[in-house]
Amino acid sequence: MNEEERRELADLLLPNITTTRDEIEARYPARKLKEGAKVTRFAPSPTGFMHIGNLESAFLDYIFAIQSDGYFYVRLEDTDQERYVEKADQLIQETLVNYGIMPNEGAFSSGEYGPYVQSKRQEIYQIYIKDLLIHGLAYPCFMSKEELQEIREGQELRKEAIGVYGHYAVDRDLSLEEIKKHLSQGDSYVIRIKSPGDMNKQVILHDLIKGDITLPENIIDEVIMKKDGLPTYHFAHVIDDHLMHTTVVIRGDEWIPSYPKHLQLCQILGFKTSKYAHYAPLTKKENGNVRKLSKRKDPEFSVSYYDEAGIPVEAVKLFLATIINTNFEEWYLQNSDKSYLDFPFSFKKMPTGGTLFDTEKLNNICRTYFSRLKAEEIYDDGLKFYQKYDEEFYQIMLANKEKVICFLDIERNGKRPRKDIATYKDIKKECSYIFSDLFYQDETSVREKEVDFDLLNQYMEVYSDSDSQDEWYQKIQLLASNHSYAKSVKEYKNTPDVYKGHIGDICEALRYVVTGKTQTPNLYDILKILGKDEIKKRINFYQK
RNA sequence: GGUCUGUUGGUGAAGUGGCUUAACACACUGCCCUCUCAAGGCAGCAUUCACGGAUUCGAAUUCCGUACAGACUACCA
Repeated sequence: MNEEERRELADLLLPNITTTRDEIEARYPARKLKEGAKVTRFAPSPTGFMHIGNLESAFLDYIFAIQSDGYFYVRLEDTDQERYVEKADQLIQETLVNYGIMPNEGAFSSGEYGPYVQSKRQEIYQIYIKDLLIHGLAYPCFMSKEELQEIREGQELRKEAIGVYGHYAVDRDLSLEEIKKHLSQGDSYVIRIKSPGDMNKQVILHDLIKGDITLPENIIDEVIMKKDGLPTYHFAHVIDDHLMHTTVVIRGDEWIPSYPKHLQLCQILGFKTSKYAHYAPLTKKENGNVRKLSKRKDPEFSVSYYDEAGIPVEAVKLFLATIINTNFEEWYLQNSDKSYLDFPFSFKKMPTGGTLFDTEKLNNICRTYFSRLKAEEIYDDGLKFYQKYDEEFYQIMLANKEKVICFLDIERNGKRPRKDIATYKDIKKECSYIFSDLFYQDETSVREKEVDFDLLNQYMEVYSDSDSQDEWYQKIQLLASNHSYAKSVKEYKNTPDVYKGHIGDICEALRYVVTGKTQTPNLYDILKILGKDEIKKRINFYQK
């Protein structure tokens, strides 16, 4: 085809496109950036739900943009209309807001580089496609699914590279007449790029996380526009990241193999390429095998899981931070008063293999997180959780604010804050026994142990709610010696035969009779919260 | 099948040629302490970095091969 024919073809295929490439380029001028500032983007597909990998990705984009004084924007990649799920974009937005990962611009706010939704950028993509058509760098391909399938099977059989390239690209040099004939028959078509690639050549990806990776040059005439007129991911992201002046593309490492395609598209289009940072997927160990976290098998894959499980967003972020840079954990231990944003995150410190998603670690981070909060803060946040997920307990908390805070405050302020709370759910679990209604209903409490009731009843005769902690302890000590229990564990250990048990045994008995649990914070404080009458009632209740 | 990536203790991992007798955290075990449990403190927990070879005075760190695992190989992203 000569130039005139190519123009005719371009007008035939895209008659409505009249804007030129130069005009569109002028609409997206370069950003004014400080030295070293990064422009990143979170580019999810609205296909239903946010998973933890999405969140990690957004978190990375956010961190690196904010720490370099750059820009972080959100772009919705919705070019696959079949997978589009109603309201998925809303969910993405809510999650970002919930986690405080706020973009500077994008689909949920505004910005000068929009629209930030790919389906609304169809004209832009087609402007570039028309330009490629005019320059003979792309062509319409009329091959049917069956034909493509046949080619692939042949290639598999002969162990050749799979795809449309070389002599398999039969429509590459169709004449204008032949194309017109197809069109007049109403044949559907896609637009493919004319790959100038050489199978024997290699390209190097200078990955910010993984270092240099050598890959074979792309030889495939990749589809850039689908039959519905929308671009493929490969084409759309290259155009968008160019026009939106993205400096670093942060994405999952499943994209590494297609990097040569992206590089080639950039070269054909004459774009300067962004830098790339490919991070390793989150994995899970199962039966000794490592695998990617999956939607169907792993509830913790979905971000909503953390909300429902009562895991605070801050704890999830701290967890992600330790996954992103493992030296973060050590730093945070020494700088717990600082924000995670004060930590110098780096691409080079990111794990290159798969990262195991360790829920035990998360649990530990949660405990530490809660141990650093004030009782009032836990109360307020917990209240919000129960309002959403447990109306009954929400009402109880609301009606007993002081009591709950008083309970949460036990052993909280000091060098060794307690670590019994890992999730908002644990608030109920740990403090239900301070409420009579919940205590007597609770079927999980320990009520099988043998208890010396004489001793407990005698203790109640001397117990007073106004005792100081020392007085309280002295009374128990006295009780212990009167009943041949050792006054201290040490004493008991020295001569165990002399005693029935030691003071700890008495405390323990008292603990589970009164709370139904074997582990609680400071017993003295709990007894005080309950009050003498209630303690007596519970001892009687247990006795029966 | 092809291309690329990875493989360090019970777990997550640090580590890119000598300061590593392999950091740190979690888990586990023991001891101590405190009014019990928990928490906390202390100690223990890989003579060794998948395996085999090579380079080097010296390798977990570089190279080659083997094994295993993962990702990709769509008109999905």
